Amino acid sequence: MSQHRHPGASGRAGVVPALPDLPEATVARLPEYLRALHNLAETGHETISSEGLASAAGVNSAKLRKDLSQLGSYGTRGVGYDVALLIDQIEYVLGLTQRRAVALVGVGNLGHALAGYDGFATRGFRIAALFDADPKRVGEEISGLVVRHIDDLPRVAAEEAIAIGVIATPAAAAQRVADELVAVGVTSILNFAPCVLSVPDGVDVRKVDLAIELQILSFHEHRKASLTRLPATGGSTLTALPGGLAAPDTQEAIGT
Amino acid sequence: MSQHRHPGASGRAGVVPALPDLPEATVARLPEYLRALHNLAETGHETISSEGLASAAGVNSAKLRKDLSQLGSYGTRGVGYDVALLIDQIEYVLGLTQRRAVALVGVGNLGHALAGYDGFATRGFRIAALFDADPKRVGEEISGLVVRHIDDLPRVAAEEAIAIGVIATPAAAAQRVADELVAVGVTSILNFAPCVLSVPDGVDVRKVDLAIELQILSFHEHRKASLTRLPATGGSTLTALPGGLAAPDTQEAIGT
DNA sequence: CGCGATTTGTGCACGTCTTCACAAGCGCCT
DNA sequence: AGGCGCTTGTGAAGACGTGCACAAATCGCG
Repeated sequence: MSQHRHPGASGRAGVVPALPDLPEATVARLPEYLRALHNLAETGHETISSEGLASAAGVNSAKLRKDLSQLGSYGTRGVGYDVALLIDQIEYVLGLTQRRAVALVGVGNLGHALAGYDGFATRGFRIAALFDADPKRVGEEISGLVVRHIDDLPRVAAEEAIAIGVIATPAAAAQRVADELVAVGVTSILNFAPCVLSVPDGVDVRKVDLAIELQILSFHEHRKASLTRLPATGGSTLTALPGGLAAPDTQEAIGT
Repeated sequence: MSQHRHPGASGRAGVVPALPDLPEATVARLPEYLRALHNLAETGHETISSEGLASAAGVNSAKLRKDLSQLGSYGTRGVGYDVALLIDQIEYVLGLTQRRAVALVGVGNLGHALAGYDGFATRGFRIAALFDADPKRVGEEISGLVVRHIDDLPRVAAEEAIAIGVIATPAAAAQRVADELVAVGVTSILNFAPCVLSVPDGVDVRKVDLAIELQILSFHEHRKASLTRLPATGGSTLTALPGGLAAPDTQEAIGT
C-alpha cells in the first residue's frame, strides 16, 4: 500500500505540526544527528553549519540538508542551524519528548548487559521491567530491577505503559515471547534473537544480529584478500605471496 | 562502505570462481539466508524452493532469487535449491570457510556479554583475545580467555591473525582503539560505541547502536499514535487509549 | 544602504534496489 | 516420447535514495 502524502495539508493550527511521513532512510539517520547535536551542545556550540554537523554525524552534507528539510527545518541561510532548536525538533519527531517504557525479556548473557546499559536511560528510554521464563532467574536483581516471570507480563503491562519490547532470549523462545508482547499491546519490538519473527500488521520489528554483522564484515575481508592476490590495474606493489588456491591469511597486508 | 570496485576482474576460469562483487543489499541478506538454510538442513530438508527459503528468511521470493542468481546460483528449475550445496556456496562467498579470529576490545557491561555469546563461535568466528585499558580488569578470565591490556595488542596481533576487531568501549575511547586496531593491520571493525569512527580507506566499519534502534522504533510508535488520533480516510472514529489493547483496523503497512 | 561572503534549501540527474511478469528449463506421469 | 505442472532466472519498469550544483536568503561590514 502506497502512502499518500498530503502536500498542502500541513497547515495544522498550533505550534506542533502534524508528523510528516519521512523516508525510512532519513528516520534511520535522525538519531545519529541527534547524538552529534548533543555532543555539540555540550561543547558550547549554539549554531552549526550543515557541513559541520554532517561531518560530526559521518554523512554527506547534502544528504543532511535534505534530511533536515524533510522535517520543515529551521536553518538560517548564511548562519546554520540552531543547535538547541534542532535538538528539540528531532526529539519531537522521534517521539522522545516522553520517556518510553521498555520491557526486556530474557536476562541471559546479553540480557544482563542490556539491563545494565546506561545508553538506554540517557537517550530517552526507561527499562520498566525484566522478564525471564527460567524460575531460577526470577527474583534476581539486576541494576535495581527484579526479574519477573514472563507470565507476569500482562499484569505489569497493565501497570506500566510498555511502549517497546526487547527480546534477548534464545531463538527457540523468541516467537512465543513476541506473541505474548503483541498480546499485551506492544507494537514495537527489538529482536536480538537470531530468527525471523512473524507479527501482525501494524507491529514494527527491528532485528539486531551480532553474528550477521560479523559475517558481512567477513565478506568484505574475503573480497579484499582476493583483490590483493590479483594484479591490480594501477600496478600497486602489494603483490603478496601467491599461495595458489589455498589462501593463506593475508596478515597485515595493508600498510598505509 | 567506501569501497571501489575493480572492473574487469570477472570471468576467471577455474574451480573456485573469482568473487563477484555483489550489491551491498544482497551481501547484507546472505547471512540471513544462511541461517535459514542451516535450520532447514537440521530439519531434514534436502532441497528448498525459493518461496520456502524466502519465507524462512523473511523476504520476498523474487528478491531471494535475484540475490542467489548474483552468485551464479545452482538452483534446479522445477525443483528448487540443493540445501547443502547452497550452504557451501554462501559460506564460501562470505569467507566463512576459514574461522576468522576476532579481537574484542572493552570488557565492560556489553563486552562481557559479547565475550560469552556463543553465536560467534557457532557461526564462523573465534574470539581470539580480549583487551581492556583498565588495569583492574586485566587478568580477569571470561569464558576461558584472559583479559589483556590494550598495549599488548601488537604482540597478540603478531601471534594470531586478527581479522576483525570489535569495539565495546565507551565512546570516548573508541577512536583511539580504532586507530590502534588499524595500526596492527585490522581492516574490519564492528563498533558498538555510540560515535563516528574515522578510518583510512580500505578499512570497513559497521556500527551497531542499541539506542538508535530504539529511537527508530520510537519514531514509528509516535507516528502510529498520531495516526490513530487523526480521523483516517473514511474513518471509523475509534479513539484508542494510549497504549491501548485494541488493534485499529486502518493501520498502514510499515516497511521493515 | 548596498554589497559580498556564506550557507541553506531544492530541482535534477544518476545510481541502486525492489517488484512484477514471464520465458526457459526441469522432472514426472501417462 | 511427449505433454504438463512447477520453479528458476531475468528483463523491464518503477520506487527509492544520493549527490551535484545553483538560486534564494541571511548576516556583517564598510
